[in-house]
Amino acid sequence: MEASKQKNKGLQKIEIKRVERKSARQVTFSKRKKGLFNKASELCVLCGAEVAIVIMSPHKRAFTFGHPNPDDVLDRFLTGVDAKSSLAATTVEDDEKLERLKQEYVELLNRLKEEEKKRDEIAKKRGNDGANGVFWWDQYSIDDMERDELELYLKSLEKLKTSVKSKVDELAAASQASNNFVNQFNIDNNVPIDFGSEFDDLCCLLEGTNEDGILRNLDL
Amino acid sequence: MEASKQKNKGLQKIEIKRVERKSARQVTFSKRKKGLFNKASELCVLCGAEVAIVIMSPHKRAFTFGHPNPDDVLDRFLTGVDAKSSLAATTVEDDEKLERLKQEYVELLNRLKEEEKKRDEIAKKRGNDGANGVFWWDQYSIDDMERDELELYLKSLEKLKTSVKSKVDELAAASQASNNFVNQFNIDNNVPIDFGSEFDDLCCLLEGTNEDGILRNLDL
DNA sequence: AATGCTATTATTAGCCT
DNA sequence: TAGGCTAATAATAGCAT
Repeated sequence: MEASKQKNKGLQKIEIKRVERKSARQVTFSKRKKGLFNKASELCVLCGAEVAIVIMSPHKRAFTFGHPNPDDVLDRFLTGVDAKSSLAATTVEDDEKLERLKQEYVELLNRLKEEEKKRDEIAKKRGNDGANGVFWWDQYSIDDMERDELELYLKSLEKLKTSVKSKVDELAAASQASNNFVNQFNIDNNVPIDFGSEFDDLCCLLEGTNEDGILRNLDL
Repeated sequence: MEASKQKNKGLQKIEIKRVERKSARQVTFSKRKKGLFNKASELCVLCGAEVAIVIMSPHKRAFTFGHPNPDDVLDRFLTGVDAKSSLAATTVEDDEKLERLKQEYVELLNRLKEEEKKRDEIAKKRGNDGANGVFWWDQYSIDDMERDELELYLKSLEKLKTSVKSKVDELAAASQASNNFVNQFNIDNNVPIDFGSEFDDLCCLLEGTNEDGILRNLDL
């Protein structure tokens, strides 16, 4: 008769910020790494894409994923850089980087606009509801936020605002001193993939290899 | 009286095999690439890891993700040297600026996500109010302080918007590059590679560095 | 450190705009 | 081409092993 037999808590919502508990962080890293690799493999299969991933754990341990294999792709990546890297390419890349950042800002701006707009709409309706003695934030507070939480929320937003502003300023400054980003590469593989359907063991984790790289000599 | 008014089919279970319909494949690629990058980003933030991803799309476009940036991570991995401790230190500062900016993006995006979600909830519940018996207004006991706070919040949002907008405009004016943005580049080579159905070795986990890069010279 | 257990959250396939 | 939408699948946080 244990109605309290509830064993698990289920997935808890978490903030995307550093996991402080060391043990928990390690578990999270392990699980999510696996999840990431699995997603990557699915992307490869579904779309015929090539993907290379390198993960440096906080403890300087490197994990890689690659389709067809990480080394091939990455080797070519660097080789391609050496072979094709030119002043023009580098410059373009820098511009693209900035363009991308700019675009992201634009997107955020748009989202903020939408957000505000919808907020206003709700706030406006609030007036109507007021006739019935109803205020939209009542529900908000009661169901989603305690008063304290709301205050914290507001402070957080304020802080964010300040933070973002300073960062934007930095960006403006950085835009003048373009960095060297070597993102050009050359790959001559087009993989007509035909995978099996079993993916559980898609990723093989070869821990701390030793003598050589033979372990990874898949010979595909 | 359409009981068959089921608008969406929802997520359908799919086999992990090449998507044949070209248009669908493109959509899948785009969406999943976004999802993959997002997962990578979360892994970085949650665990303090460094991640580099290179994706070659079916249309010969390359996309990269990197934290702090793709090149640093890849280079360090391939050379087995901690770039930060060597001469690269000179440019690290600039990179860190962009890096922190990225972090701010992540935070801002998270904030906006929450914001939208909560707003949606409010809107949804408001919709229900008129409909049926959710008498949430029965226990509203909110004072005017919250109202003020909310107004403050709206003003903060306004300021943030303004701040961001002006900087975006500056950037737009500064970098009038007419290139396609986003980190993409062209590649046009093809090499047929055939995979077996066994995926155990698709992913390789390498122990971080040692004497040299031999580990990764698979020479496939 | 990695795996099994689940309640929940997160992601996303197929359509539509 | 890119973004919503929504239902249903996939991923996973916190524990226990």
